[in-house]
Amino acid sequence: MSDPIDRMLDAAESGKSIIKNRESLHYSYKPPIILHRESELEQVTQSLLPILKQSRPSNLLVYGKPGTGKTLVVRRVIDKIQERVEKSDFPIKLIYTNSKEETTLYGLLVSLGRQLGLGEEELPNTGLAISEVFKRLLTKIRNGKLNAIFVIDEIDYLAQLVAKTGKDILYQLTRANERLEEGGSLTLVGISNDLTFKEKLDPRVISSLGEEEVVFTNYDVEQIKKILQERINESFIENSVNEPALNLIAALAGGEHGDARRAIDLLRVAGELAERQQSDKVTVEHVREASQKIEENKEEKSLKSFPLHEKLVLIAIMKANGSSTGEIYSSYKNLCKIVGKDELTQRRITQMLSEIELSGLISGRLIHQGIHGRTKKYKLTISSEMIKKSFKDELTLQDII
DNA sequence: CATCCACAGGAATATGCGGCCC
DNA sequence: GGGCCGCATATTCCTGTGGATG
Repeated sequence: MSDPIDRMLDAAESGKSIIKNRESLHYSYKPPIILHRESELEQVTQSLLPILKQSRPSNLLVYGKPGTGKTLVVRRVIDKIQERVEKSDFPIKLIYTNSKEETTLYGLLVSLGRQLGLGEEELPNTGLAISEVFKRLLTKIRNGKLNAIFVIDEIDYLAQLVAKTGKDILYQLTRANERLEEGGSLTLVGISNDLTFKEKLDPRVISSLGEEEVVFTNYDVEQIKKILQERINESFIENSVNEPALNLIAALAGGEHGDARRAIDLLRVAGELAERQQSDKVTVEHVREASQKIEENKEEKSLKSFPLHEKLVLIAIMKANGSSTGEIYSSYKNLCKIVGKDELTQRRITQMLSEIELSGLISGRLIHQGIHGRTKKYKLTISSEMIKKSFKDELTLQDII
């Protein structure tokens, strides 16, 4: 019986591993593996085709849940067009931004401007009014007679930002062509996760942005299996993922939302686990373990992101497991005293408890105890070890867990 | 069968904070 | 850089609830 560490080191040295291409186990692997979206690829290409003939394509709106390949498809079409364009001398500019990567509307417009080729002296990083930035973008397009396509990913997020400020930038973007008579054009491609997001928009924006729509439906289990199979061929040495394991991944990821990204994450984690255990096959057990691990990571992440008082409440629930609001509250007050923080009112704590319940980390049950009144009893749906593990790095909480 | 417990949870209001506009 | 607005958090005050209990 050899030392497991030796075995691992031996394996690492010999370079033997069931995973042959680690890169391809990430969802947004390049070059992208086509995710069974032929008809959507075609639709997107069709919509953008006019630009190759120097005329303006329709604005385009792309919908779909996360992990349905929206972004991958759009990027692929854009890359292809870009290739064609580079061989010719059409003044076409394809620009991609993700709303979530920019915190403000200003930042987003500046990022668009940079990609258009506006330098810092023409477009400073701060100090301009939004309308001024916008004007400069248009001027650039007009002067260069550019045909620009702006791809805005997570456009629903941008729409939220815009709604807050009351600016109608989206409207202006969609109607920019009317201000560009003399030269150039601007086409908008919006990508949205939220299928209901359109309803929140100004109807004028909808009519111009939604000139064409492509809807990405969720993958079903069979499709996910095919996608996984392709990735497996690419990334594992032959016959190292057995059939039941593959089925289980597809069932786990497909059963929920048809999210290919999750399926591939699951495959990767299961593969890594199998590799670590020196197994020459990914089995159902590895998949189970991987699924659990991903679940736990999510729990830990969400636990860590709670504000201090929510954390205190969670610890209070842990200390008085399965107990009523009143008991949790006095336990919480004790904790506050120990860590030297002002306690919040019971009303706020009841509110917090129902907020935490929504996140699924605890579950509550209303019970009537006759003369002993009405209360709600809460208990953890996760293990108390999980809480301890997640909070142990926090200085204020160290004494009480 | 009225009473009354121990809270749930709604409404109005206060406080604090970050972004934006001059 | 001060004033303002919108939003999230927190407090105060309140009404409602269902069944054990006397």
